[in-house]
Amino acid sequence: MSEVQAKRAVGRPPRLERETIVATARRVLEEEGVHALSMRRLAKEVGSTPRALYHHVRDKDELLLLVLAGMAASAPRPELPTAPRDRIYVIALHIHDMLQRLPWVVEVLGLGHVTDKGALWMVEEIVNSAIECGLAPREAIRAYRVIWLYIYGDLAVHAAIDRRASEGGEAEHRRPLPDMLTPDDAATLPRLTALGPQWNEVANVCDVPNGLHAVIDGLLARGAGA
Amino acid sequence: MSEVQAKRAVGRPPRLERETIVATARRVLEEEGVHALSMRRLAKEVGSTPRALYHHVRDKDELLLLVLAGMAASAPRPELPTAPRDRIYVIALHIHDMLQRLPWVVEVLGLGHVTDKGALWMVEEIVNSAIECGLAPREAIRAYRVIWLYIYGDLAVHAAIDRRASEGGEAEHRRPLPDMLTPDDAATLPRLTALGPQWNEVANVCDVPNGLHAVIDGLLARGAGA
DNA sequence: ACCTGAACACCGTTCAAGT
DNA sequence: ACCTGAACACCGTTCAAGT
Repeated sequence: MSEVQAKRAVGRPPRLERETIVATARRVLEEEGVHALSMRRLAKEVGSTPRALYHHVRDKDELLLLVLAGMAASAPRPELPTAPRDRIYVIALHIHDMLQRLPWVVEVLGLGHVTDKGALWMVEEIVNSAIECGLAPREAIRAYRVIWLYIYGDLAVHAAIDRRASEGGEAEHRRPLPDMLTPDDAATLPRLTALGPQWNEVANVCDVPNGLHAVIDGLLARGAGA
Repeated sequence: MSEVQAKRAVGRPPRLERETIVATARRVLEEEGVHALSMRRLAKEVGSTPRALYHHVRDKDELLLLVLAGMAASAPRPELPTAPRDRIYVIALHIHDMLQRLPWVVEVLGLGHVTDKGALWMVEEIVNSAIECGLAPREAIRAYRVIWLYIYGDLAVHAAIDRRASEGGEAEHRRPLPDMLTPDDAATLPRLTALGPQWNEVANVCDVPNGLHAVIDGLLARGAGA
């Protein structure tokens, strides 16, 4: 019957913690994606009001940044081969596979924030390995960037496709390229018309392992050849 | 003084045309980007009400699709070299440079819609050239995809950075990777710490021409070697 | 210091009428 | 058939108070 219990039946008054906000935001992101996370929704989720959140984070951007911080640290590190060329491949594929399982992270990264600092060891490792393979430091940085952009491109495109698939019901658009070809196009686009069925077959299989091999070989060959 | 002029001082009554809506939407996109285009804003821009727009387009997605249609047709085609390997490079770079000047197109593509049909000749050309270089049709499709994902990754990352730069005022975050390294990190990330100044130098220059050369070489070598 | 309720200036989309 | 005004169910963020 004290003034504390007058507010709630049990325990201490529920002072909102920054950590609670961030953890709840992460949960919503994991369960429903970035589109489901709004400040108002989050306020309800933690049993508070929108305004109260702004007492603990500057704005929504800072909140997303806080959610991202330390994500990489919680992921398991892969075993690394000793050959530097293989090390690049294994790390690159690891980055891809890890992020593919966490589509919301890609969506947040897509907003243009920095990378989580805990992920930098992978950058360090790739750049180091590239130098070990004979690339100049400058070329090694460039090589890392090409690899990252390829990975990011794949994740972004797949995220967009998945988003669309889960949202749109019937939707005539979003067809996988060759389905939009009419017989008329046989004249101007003979190859794509002929390839038609094979296209989807190839496009629906994840080609990143193969792609990475090719990209890495190309990058190392150019550096070493010079 | 006729009943026509009673509504407006000049000309015929302004029945809203689908074409007007799409053209106005394109103008807003070009001038202010995808974030500025809302159905309400667009309604004001064409001097009508939000509801009226839904008489001419199913929803916002269909509108964006219509804006995209025929974009590629209006772009100039580059002169193509005769050597197939060079043709791949020239087309790939052309795609990149074209889209870099039209950031709103990338933002719309990022929503997961189909590619503009008028752009398919470039896909056809790349796939054909790859086959001419000795790749099996399957490999040629894969090669095209790797090239596209690299280009798209570069455009998406740069679009995100630019968006952030134009929005956020001072914003402590959005620093270009090595600035976030403290002296403490020298132990765990020696190479990145040492590379510090060089990183920005390399990252701020567009490396896509170099990157494409490496990627294409890697893709063709793998196909031809098998 | 931390919280609430109400508000400001927006969204995409749809209902019920108007002509 | 095509349009309007008002509404529904949302946004991020901030003002003016409350304790």
